[in-house]
Amino acid sequence: MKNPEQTVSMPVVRRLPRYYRFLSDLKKNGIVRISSSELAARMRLTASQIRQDLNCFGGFGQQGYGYHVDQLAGEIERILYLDRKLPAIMVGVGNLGRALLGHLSGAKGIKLIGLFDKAPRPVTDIHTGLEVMGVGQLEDFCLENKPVVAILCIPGEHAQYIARQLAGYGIRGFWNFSNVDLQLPKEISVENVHLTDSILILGYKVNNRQEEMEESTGSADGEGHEQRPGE
Amino acid sequence: MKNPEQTVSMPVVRRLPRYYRFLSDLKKNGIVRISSSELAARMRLTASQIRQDLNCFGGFGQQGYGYHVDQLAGEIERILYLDRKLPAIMVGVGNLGRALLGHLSGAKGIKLIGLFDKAPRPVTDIHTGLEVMGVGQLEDFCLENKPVVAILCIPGEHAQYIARQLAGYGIRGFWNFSNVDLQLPKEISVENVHLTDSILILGYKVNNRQEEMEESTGSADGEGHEQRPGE
DNA sequence: TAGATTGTTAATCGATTAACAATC
DNA sequence: TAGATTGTTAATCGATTAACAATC
Repeated sequence: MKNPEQTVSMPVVRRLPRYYRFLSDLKKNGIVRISSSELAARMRLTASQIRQDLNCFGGFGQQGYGYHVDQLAGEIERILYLDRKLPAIMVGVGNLGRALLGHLSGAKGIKLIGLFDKAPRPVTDIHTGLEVMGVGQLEDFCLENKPVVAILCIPGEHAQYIARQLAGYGIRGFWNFSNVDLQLPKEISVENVHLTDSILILGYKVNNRQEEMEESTGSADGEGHEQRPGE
Repeated sequence: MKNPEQTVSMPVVRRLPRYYRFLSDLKKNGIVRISSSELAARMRLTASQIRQDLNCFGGFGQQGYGYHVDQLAGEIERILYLDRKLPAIMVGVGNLGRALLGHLSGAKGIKLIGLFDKAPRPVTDIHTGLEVMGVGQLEDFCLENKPVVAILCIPGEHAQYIARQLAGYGIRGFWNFSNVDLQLPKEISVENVHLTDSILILGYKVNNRQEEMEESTGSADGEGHEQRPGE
């Protein structure tokens, strides 16, 4: 690690999982060595950016050679702390929550240790083997089992209240699927998955691009012209 | 609209749904008027940024007064094209896909018109009233019904292939839940929801903050010290 | 050694913030 | 009118890209 003092910027951190995915893929394909420019071409980034990003954490390459795929993947695993598993609880086990359970069972870096819902059910989750407890049991459970991460799959109306509560019980990170922005002390981390925002952004991009194209093609052609993008 | 020519930057576009959420909330609370600085305080942004962002699309405020909440919300609705509904299909109706159906039934800007899965089921979706077709029917369906957006809830291994295919059938935007980066012609829009990346980022933030705190507090205190953030 | 490619510094670009004249 | 707050230009900040000396 190069500069253990200086904090790494969020844009860089957000690219790490993507690097990790691409490297894992290369590894799977038996590729042993890769240069920053080769990786850049595959990831549609610049070689400069890749070298800059990696050098926030250390000099993992070798001049004249490039990077060992396997070694670099290992370094990123370490940077992302994938050797540990953060104990996590899920609050809100509705359709979305249950869908996430499948994804989480194989996920690195995290381990589900408790499920909670307003309406507790004795139903044992097929993936985790956990049963769904009532939110009333949150405090006792947290104090005893010390989960660090909470996955919030509850409606926006309750999210802020529950989050505050959980922060008080020692939760330090929220994976927030509710459609609100949680207001929490700054030492608490939040990663939002704002599905509604996301689809609105896509809609904007699609509609907007359409408009642009109509402008540039002279627009006044009257009828719905198909476009079949090549490649 | 101020500068219909100049394209708006993505950071600005990505903030629009959030503005829309906050304004809808203010409206719901009966607040009629708001200044950029008041809104900035609520959203934890700078007043400058808000004024800059809005002015990409037009001068919606009034000097000495601020912004009409209701009117501004309406403008953003229009900017996001929420008066239209893009016809959309879902490909992959597993746990995650089904969970999204609930979210989409009330969503603005989009309307589901078809569901597809490798294993078609005659099961009619409770929200949409649509039944699940086989992927084999995609081409015919698209050519006939001209969906514009595809929601991809399929495993990464198939996503690239299906996406190319769909692009050929006229799909212009992808809401991509598969854990791969789709390579598509640049005129096609993609909005990724990379859940695995997202949880890794959260894990990094939590672990990293923990490390920082241990450094600053002198670290060598031995035992798991509780932290209960106030406020 | 010569060739390739990194690590790193410097230059550029773009986004955010500050400042203030315009104006309601 | 005086006060408030915008729209907009200028300054700052940060992130990306380019360049190149170091080095494998």
